[in-house]
Amino acid sequence: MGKEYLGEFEELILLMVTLLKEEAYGLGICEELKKQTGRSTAIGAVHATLNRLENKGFVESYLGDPTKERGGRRKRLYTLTAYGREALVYSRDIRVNIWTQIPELAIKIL
Amino acid sequence: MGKEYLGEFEELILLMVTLLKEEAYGLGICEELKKQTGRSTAIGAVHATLNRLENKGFVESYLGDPTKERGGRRKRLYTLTAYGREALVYSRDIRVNIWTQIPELAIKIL
DNA sequence: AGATTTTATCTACAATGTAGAACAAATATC
DNA sequence: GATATTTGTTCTACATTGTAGATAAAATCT
Repeated sequence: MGKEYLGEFEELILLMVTLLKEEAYGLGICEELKKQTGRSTAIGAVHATLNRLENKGFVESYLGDPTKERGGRRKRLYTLTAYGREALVYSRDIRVNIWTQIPELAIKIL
Repeated sequence: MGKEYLGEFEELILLMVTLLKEEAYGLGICEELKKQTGRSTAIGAVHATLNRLENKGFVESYLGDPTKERGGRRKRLYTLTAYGREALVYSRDIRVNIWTQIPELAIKIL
């Protein structure tokens, strides 16, 4: 693990990218975030965060092909890198480990 | 739940306060954080964050009595408020719920 | 009283969180 | 084939959090 930590929002965005797999792009992520957390965010916030995540090597992106749907600009699709996955696992492990020591927050693990 | 989210570091500090119970004060939290996460932070960072958490109502503080140990200034002791506990539980639930949908991150829960 | 210890407070700056406006690239329609 | 419409990204700016170091304050020891 590097010395870099994921910010709160960064982590959420990274989780949405992971969840959406092949369909992870700005607007879609924004909607999924709303669906998963109830949290409304401006699209600009999502893109700014995606850029930062890419600069730090947590995700990679490429331009998708135009879809047949109606019109509109091409999507920029994001995928998790190995480093990104590592960061998510690391963050999860730290939390689970701490929660375990706090009865009120502990999760029963098999 | 309010509209406020815990930042990444804020959440960690709040967890340390919860963990340390009656012995939660700046330096101690700093050490516990190191112990729990391996992360070294300047004491100023911890205090700044504690102040913000207090302003937002996640913790409360009071000055402790002088200890007999050697000398030194009195500790400012922090305790979690009901609102703080709520925020921790909320944050945990959101994450666990998302992880569950990602095979690679899922935790087996009883 | 002065030295030493423990700890908090203050001040600043960097990184992350957040929003909205401007812009670009598709398709549809006439 | 020009223009309206749709979908989506990029740009710019500012607020909030993250982070550090220096300074100051209270306590005990000698």
